[in-house]
Amino acid sequence: MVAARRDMALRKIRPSGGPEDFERWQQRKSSLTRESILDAAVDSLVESGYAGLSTNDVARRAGVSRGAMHHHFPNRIALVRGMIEHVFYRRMRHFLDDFVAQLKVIDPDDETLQPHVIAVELHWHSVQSREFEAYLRLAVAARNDAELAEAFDPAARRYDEVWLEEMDHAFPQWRSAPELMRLASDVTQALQLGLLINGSTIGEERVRAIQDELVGVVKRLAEAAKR
Amino acid sequence: MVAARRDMALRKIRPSGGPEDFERWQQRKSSLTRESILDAAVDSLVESGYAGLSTNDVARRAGVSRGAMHHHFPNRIALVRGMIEHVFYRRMRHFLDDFVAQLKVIDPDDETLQPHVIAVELHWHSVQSREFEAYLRLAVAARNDAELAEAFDPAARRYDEVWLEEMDHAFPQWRSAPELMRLASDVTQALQLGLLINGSTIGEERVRAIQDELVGVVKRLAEAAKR
DNA sequence: CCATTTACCGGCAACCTTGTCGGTTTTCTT
DNA sequence: AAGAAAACCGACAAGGTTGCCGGTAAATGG
Repeated sequence: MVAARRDMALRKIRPSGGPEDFERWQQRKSSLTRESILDAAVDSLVESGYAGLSTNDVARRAGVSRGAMHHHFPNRIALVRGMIEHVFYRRMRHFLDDFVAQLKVIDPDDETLQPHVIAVELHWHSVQSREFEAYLRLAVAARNDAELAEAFDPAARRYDEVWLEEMDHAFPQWRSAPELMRLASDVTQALQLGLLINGSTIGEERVRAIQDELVGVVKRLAEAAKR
Repeated sequence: MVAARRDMALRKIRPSGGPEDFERWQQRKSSLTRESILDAAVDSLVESGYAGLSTNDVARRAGVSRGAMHHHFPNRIALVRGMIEHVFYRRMRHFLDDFVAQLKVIDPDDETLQPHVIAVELHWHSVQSREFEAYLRLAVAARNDAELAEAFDPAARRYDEVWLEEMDHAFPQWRSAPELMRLASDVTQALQLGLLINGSTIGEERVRAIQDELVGVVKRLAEAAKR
């Protein structure tokens, strides 16, 4: 039932028309190549950056002709729009899957492994995923591309809303002080995003010290929320 | 004399061959167009992203022929290498200029405006500059471009070294606990980098709350360093 | 003042990308 | 089984990008 609720939440940002929505073979197959194109697009995005993303390359990677590609996505921007939905959905799913899996395993009496500490760990893990890498490219490119921003910004806000609902549900103890939980979440996301980029420069040791400090901050906020 | 010391520090990362290094007109003029090309390259980078950066566009912006461009930078990667030095130098200069200017103005008795709090404010300001925007594009692109990374990573490490020396000099009170100062600096940089990217999604109010939390963290670290 | 070095110019070839479109194969419908 | 519809294919034109190179103008220095 936990999984059921998660699926319900995910539906809010899930792009309609996934393969599982169809019974008939044609639509199912169509939807399948659509997904394979989007996957290929993410790969191409991560490797070449947003400006370097070429529909040609995407078709090649997906093992699909340029014609078929055009059938599903009439032009580049349509592909990008599809990719945005795809990336946000996968990113959220990735994290939530890991999270519910971990919650089942941990010992509730272990003080060092409180749920919010777990969440910080898992978020760091999710930040290092391919989906997040794609998100990063999109977010950075959207800063100076009006056309991209037009599609990206609303999707990002929708993602944020769903995310906060999920956090609210996952941490009922914080419910008395939602602004503190939001702060903890915001700090975690911003800090780990920055860490992802700066990490290779400053080295592992310093990364770990920063992570420890972050855990400390989140713990303090959790304490403050209890009162 | 503060400025003199700053210049000395800057020299460590300053690209040699700036216009002020030459007396003869020809070399001086040459160096001037070189700089204008690099400036144009930064603009192009910020607007089009790393992959979209075209030497054509750069020449157009700089008001220079493609031939002249080729004379200064034989190919694209040479231009990029020049740009990296340029960006790091300007970024550091931007921050240090602001910092020494502010230190002159503040009231040493004002508790709310301790130097490290000022530094956090100013760093946030510097993060929103054009130079940092360029740094961001380069850092993100370098994650999946070996050729770029080869030029970018060493420059980033050199920058980090000089940065830490500068901080050590600016905050002698922290000298007893250099690892705490480094931590404060790292947290500030990572958090504000993430904030720059996420800011447009989460809105001003939450950004401010995060900044306040950051100031709190830095203050606590400063306290801890005193003992 | 003349030779040489330096800065700068603009066109060319090879390549890649995007969007478009006529035509073919596969699946669905009746 | 036959017609309709959806999925898919490959080629083409227009335009942009890169690297290269022969040639010109200006500055330097002997």
